[in-house]
Order: sequence, then structure tokens, then C-alpha cells
Amino acid sequence: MARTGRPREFDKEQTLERALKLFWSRGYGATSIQDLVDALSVERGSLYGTFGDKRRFYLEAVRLYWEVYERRLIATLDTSPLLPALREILTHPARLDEFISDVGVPQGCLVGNTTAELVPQDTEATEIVARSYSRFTEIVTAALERAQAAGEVTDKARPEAQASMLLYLVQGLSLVSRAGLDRTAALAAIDTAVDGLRA
Amino acid sequence: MARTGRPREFDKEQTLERALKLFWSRGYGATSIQDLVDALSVERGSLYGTFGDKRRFYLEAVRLYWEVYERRLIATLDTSPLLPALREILTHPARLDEFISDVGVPQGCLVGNTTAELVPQDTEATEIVARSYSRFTEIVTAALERAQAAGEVTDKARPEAQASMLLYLVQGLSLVSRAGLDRTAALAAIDTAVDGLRA
DNA sequence: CGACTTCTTGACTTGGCGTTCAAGAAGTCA
DNA sequence: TGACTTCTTGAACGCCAAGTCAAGAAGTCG
Repeated sequence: MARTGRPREFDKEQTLERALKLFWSRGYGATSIQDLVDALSVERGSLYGTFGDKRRFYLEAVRLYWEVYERRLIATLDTSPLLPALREILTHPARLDEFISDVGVPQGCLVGNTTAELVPQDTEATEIVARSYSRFTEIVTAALERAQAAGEVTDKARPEAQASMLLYLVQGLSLVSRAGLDRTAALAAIDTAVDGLRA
Repeated sequence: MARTGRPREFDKEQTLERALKLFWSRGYGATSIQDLVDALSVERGSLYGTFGDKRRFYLEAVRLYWEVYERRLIATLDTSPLLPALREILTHPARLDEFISDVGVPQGCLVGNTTAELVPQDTEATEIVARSYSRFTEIVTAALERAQAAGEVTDKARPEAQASMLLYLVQGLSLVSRAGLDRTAALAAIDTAVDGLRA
């Protein structure tokens, strides 16, 4: 058994990554299968055979996006002091941390984009998105608990509340940055928020 | 001259308002002309004759949305003390201020949704959205300047920075609330942010 | 009334989309 | 080698969207 037939001619993971970038920059609706065929150099039938229909393909890309993001989030927060790390997380989605914006990497957050485009109509998308937000809050809450215990972050508010606030800030930054933002004002806003957490 | 022909049988402003609600709840792409025809009880030809194509119709709805929002924003902030008003502005998009969510009124912010769906591809949408964000920041900045002068809000940060932070928070709340949010956590997050502004 | 203008109606055109499929190619295994 | 399985290719399908238009209806004005 496990009779293997003709081997796939393209790399599945790499293709998913490239599709992710396309979905990320154009959105779900505005990315047609033809766009994917052109950009990925994989024919329609092969895409359908490998990834299922467009919606499954997209949701798989969102899952991958979050998986990568979550890993980076955890790694970034695994430091002391915490506040500079939080600052980095906030500056990242709007690419405020880079002097020359990398045109190859899209702006914003794919989970946020998905929220705007597919939630709440699509229940599966809603689940993925809601889970991502929960995970973000959990991870940041844990980091804030440590930082409160270490006396770095104020304990005037509960870590959960602080983490939620940071979630809203990141998502707001990701979204607004699409319309282009004043770099200086945005950085000052982030500093204001982070300073508010200082003990 | 100004020969008037057959008068329009529907109310233009009211129809735009109803279209706005539909666009608001479903988004631009997911709202078809047929949906509008059904919901507004106005035939296709009449819609095209009155509002131009779908995109113009939508952008007009966004303009109206912002016009109404801006008026409310100014009215809400025209009080002292300011912090409770800011709190109201933050709780509003996610309908956290109402015990029973009004199913007739959609969640989130139409400007934010437009940002996610049409920006930056559509330059006209980008202009409208960017202008709305600027206006929000200007209005809130002016209010914060007064509140800083009155000693209600801390002057450790510039009003512009505080206003930008509030913009990101509102937009983040609007977006994340689509996926459903923990009421208590969200309110606590808002309080955390608002407390951070206190003098 | 009769000329003129504008609005209404809904069938129609056009185009692009997601999806399917049949025929052939490229492997594996006995 | 030949049976079998899986992948590749691109034409074809069906659908539904946005947008158009011609004929008629409902007003105004001289």
C-alpha cells in the first residue's frame, strides 16, 4: 500500500508561503486563482489538488501566518526588561522599526485583515481569528505577570487588561498603517502607551 | 430652463443611509448591487442613475458615515471632565456601552473596514480614510490640549501622541470586536488606557 | 394639448470568477 | 515490462457579478 504515484513538482510549503504573501498584500477577495497561478507558477488543477478550494487555501495561509507570528512573539517577549520588547512588537506591524520599508513584505497583520474581510460571516475564519487573539493575550499576559512581579511594570492594572490593550493597539496600528501614517506621531503614540505601563 | 422631468420616487438621502448600513454590515465586496436593489426597493437603473457605479455609491456612503461620526465625536468631547467622554468614544464601536446589542446597528467602524478592504489599492478610498484619521487626531488633540491645560490629563506626553494612541485603540477595538470579545476584559483594557492619561 | 426632460423598469450584455475534468506524463512496485 | 497511482495541464463549464439600454411613465412648461 501507500502506492506513491507521480511526485509533486513544486514544494508545497514554499508555495503556501508565497501564496500567503500574495493573500497578505491583496486580501482574500482581491486575489484570484489566476493571480495565484501566475505568481506561484503552479497550474490551477495542481493548486486545487493540493490545497483544496480557494477558501481552504486561504485559511491554511492564515494558520501558517499565525504560527510564525506566535513563535516570534514568544521569542521576542522572552527577555528582561520587557518594555523594549513590547515596544518592538508594537512598531513591527507598521514597519516603523525599519528605516527603509521592505516593499517585498506587506504591511499590517493578516489576522487583522481576515477579521475585517471574513469575520463574522465565515465561522471557520472567525474561530481561527478569535483563537489567535486569545493566544496573543495569553502570551502577553504571562510576560506582563513576570514583569509586574519584577517591579518593571505597574501593578495598578491587571496583566490581562494591559495585554488586551496592547492587542487593540497592535491591531489598530496594523490597520491604520495601511493608509500611511506619520512615523513620528506613531512612534510617540507607542511610547505614550508603553510609558503608561511603567512601574 | 432647468426643465424638470419626472421626479424621483425615492428619497435620495434616506436611500444612501440605508445603503450605508448594508455596506457597513457586509462590506464592499460582499454587498452586490442585487442586494442593494432588494434591500432598498430601488431598481438597478435608478441606483446607477442616482449614485453612479457601485464604487462611487460606496465611497459616498463612507463620506456620510464619517460626517455623522465626526459630528458626534465633537459633541461628545465638548465636555469637562474629558476622560469619561474618551471612555465613551472607546467603548462605542464595540457597543460595549450597551447592555443589549442593537442588532440593527452594525459593529465596528466603516472607515476601518474600508481601510482593510480597499486601502491602499484604491487611491480615492485611501484619501477619504486618511483624511478621516487626520480629522480624528486633530479633534482629539484639541480636546486633550484643553484637558492638559486644565490639569485633568497628564502632560508627560504630547497631546498629538495621546490622540494617535487613542485612534489606534478605537480602530483596534472596532476590528477585534468583530470576532467577539470578552466584555469585561475589553472594558478593563479601556480603563487601563484612560487611566494612563490621568494627571 | 404637445414638446421636452427626467426617472423607472427589468431584460440583456459582458466579463471574470471559482471550479471541474479528461487526457497525458511521471513516478513506484511486482 | 506493465499495472497502478498520483500529479500536470489547460480547455471548458456554469454562475453570478457589475453595468447598459430601450421603451414607457410621470412630471414641467409654453
